[in-house]
Amino acid sequence: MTLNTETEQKIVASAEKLFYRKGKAGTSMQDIADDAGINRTLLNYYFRSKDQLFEAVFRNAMASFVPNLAAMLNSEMSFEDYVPRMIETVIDAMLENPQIPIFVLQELSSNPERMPQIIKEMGIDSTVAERKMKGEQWKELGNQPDPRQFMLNLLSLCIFPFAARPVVTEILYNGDNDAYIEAMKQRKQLLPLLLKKFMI
Amino acid sequence: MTLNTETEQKIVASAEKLFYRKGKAGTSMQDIADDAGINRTLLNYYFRSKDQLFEAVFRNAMASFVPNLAAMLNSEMSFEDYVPRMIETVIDAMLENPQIPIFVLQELSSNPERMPQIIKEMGIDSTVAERKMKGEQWKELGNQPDPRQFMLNLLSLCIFPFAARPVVTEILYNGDNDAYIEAMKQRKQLLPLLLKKFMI
DNA sequence: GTCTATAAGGTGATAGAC
DNA sequence: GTCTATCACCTTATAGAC
Repeated sequence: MTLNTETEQKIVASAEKLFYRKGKAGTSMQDIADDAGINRTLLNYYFRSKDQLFEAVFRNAMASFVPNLAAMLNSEMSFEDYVPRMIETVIDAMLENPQIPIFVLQELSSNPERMPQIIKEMGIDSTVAERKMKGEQWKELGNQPDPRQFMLNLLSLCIFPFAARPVVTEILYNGDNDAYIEAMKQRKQLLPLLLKKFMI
Repeated sequence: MTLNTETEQKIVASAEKLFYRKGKAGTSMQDIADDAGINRTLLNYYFRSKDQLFEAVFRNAMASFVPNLAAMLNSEMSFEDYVPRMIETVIDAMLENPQIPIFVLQELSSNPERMPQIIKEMGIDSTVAERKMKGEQWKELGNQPDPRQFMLNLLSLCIFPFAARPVVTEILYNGDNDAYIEAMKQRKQLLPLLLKKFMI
């Protein structure tokens, strides 16, 4: 997404903010225009329709973490390097934009029929992780868990605490946001240790 | 929520189905009436407003798993009994109604200010889990992890695979729904084993 | 309880002036 | 590029007949 004019940037910034929080149907073009401080018809001038504006935001959200994962998946690292770096990449991405996971999951949950095309476009190959786990660099760790369950555990442990942020902050950290953030940062060290135990 | 008439039941059933999938803003009263096969004004007759109908559905969704967890939390079981049963309870609840986690998380993410009141109403006490983990029944397991991180890991591993259902099914199981369900059932046995390793 | 008719307002989108 | 005016449509909600 190349953003030419200043107006265009303001539109996308406001659209992201509101779509992330209230979803597509919960956000009107007027809401976005008001937030950006511009006339509503300019949204149509730049993006032609609400659908196209939303699509731009959605693709942007996906693109903010998929390429990182893809690059990581295709590398030739051992478990010791691979898992910690992958976890750090994912958690850092979430720390920067905590609303993205729930936004993406909600959209894909509403429109699961979009999945096949998205996978195609993003160039995701699920068998990479599977082949990697059967590779030589991982053998030394001993017990080989089901690669899909392992992958699912890794993603669950990384992403869920952000998708459930308000609940986690309020229930486990008594509403203390700083304590929540600190706990998320600690997980960058904690999760590799735990996942390694899955292999033993 | 006591459902008196047949019409009332049809309304709630359709409202749940549509709110779960498309959210509050993405579902119109007309959509619900059409799905239930009744006149639209009857929704207002029975629930007065869209807000009140949504609230009924939302509280119902929360109530479908919170009491189970609360009862479990307050019991005096050892790790060996407690964790597996809690996992089974949560996963079984999700298997029965897979859309609830993303529905609830999206609503709370849109309106985090609702959290304090919800916690109060539901009678959730986060310190119960913490005290439990420091209790005698858990000591024998050796290393004591941070109770909050342990709780977060448990919930992540149980809930995320359902919140991310379309992604998981498509990417990890090539769109094979039966394989996905089978994997979720396996996790009832798998997760207790993994979580026990967190204590060693 | 269930319907029709209607109200008042918001929605996305476009035509056309500047 | 940016604005005003306007379009047809959809939204929630209610009044009143039966």
